[in-house]
Amino acid sequence: MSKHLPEATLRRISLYLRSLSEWEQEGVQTVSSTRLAEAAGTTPATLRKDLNLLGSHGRRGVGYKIETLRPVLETALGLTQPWRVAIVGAGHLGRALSGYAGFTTRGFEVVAVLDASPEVVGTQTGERLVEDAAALEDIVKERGVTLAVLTVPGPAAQALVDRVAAAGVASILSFAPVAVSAPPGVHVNRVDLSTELQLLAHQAGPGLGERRA
Amino acid sequence: MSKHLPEATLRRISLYLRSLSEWEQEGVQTVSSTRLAEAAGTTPATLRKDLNLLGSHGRRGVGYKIETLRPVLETALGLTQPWRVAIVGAGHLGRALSGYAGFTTRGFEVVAVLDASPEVVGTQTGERLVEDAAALEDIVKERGVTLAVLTVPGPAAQALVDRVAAAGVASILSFAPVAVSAPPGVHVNRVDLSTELQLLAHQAGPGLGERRA
DNA sequence: CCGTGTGAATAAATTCACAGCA
DNA sequence: TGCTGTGAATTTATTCACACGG
Repeated sequence: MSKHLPEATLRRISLYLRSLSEWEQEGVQTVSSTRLAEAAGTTPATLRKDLNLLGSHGRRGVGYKIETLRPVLETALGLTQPWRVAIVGAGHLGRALSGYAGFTTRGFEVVAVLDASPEVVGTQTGERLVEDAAALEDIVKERGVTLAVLTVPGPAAQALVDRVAAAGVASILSFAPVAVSAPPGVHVNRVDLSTELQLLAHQAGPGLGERRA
Repeated sequence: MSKHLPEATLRRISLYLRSLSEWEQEGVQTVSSTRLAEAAGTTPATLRKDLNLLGSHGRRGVGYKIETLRPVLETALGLTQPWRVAIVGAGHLGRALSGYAGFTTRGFEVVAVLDASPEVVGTQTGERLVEDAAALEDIVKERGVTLAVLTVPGPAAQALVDRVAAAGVASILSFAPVAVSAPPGVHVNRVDLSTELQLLAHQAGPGLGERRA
């Protein structure tokens, strides 16, 4: 159960979980691999392989019981304890994320929004006040921050990764468009909007990109 | 040259391109696979494999000449023509993206920001006015939109994918936390913030997630 | 010699196909 | 009969190791 799960599988588990939660609220009790796979944009075979890595929780001829499956997925993702999130960088993106419903949905709570610019510190964002990034280390300790989201300009990212990591945060999600390095044991994931756009540009066919009227 | 490039390779090419552009502006003329790989967070071997899929552009004992390599990567990504982007959904995230520097940087131009809510239509966001999503089809045609970015609530996403695709847009980047289907020939990529957070939650170690004071 | 180019080996992920249980 | 569980086959991606040119 504590085997190493492939990253591809984990990404899908996150999607499975979302569908399961929706259906559970609608009173659905059971799903088949076909239905759940479709909702997550994958194939039944892949789904069954994924779920089997977590043990056998389905019943042949019936499907999976949502009530028992959901906690298994949550445990696999490490959502058993709530995560305490600090958003560093209160620009457009940081503000957008601080109000992002997905945070509060399940297992994540924003406990601080920080910025280094004096003009921004003290302003309101969603339900929080923006605080001074100079107090980062103190805030991390006082509030038990376990996850940092960096929405800062590229040049500032590495220094903040260092500070955040030194303060004891082991999980970082960075939106800065630069590669950063982190000490051992600290996980940094990147979301790169440029890369996503460029990937689409390619998929539309290399050399294309315009439409003729 | 027009072979099908692996997605993993394309994502990395996007990163290579960013580093190359930076260095080119600093006057650097040549890079080795080691240096470029490090900047992109990968290994020299992988990088060389990637670049070889685009043909041989390096010189043994020297490295890669940035001036010749950059356009090769841009062509591979389909960045030869500018992309005309419509952002659909002027909530927090949509507004953040409309001001996102990465858009304007290379090959992407935001030509419209749309929203369905009367309260939002007409307001300013960055350098644009938010327009009525009801006019989506007209705007797509008039302005030659080639890429749509959806920052709308989950329940609205599928309908908008349908409309945008029907209007002739073949590339869609969706931030909505739902799987959507699209007609053949239309590419939909998703960025899912919840998934990214949950992935981090797992990496920190299943069952962890709190810190003891 | 340095650093690319590349075949071969390895590892990872997906798909297939079907046996087996409710 | 329906749908899961799973070994085997396949495809995809990464890593290794070294020959070769400048």
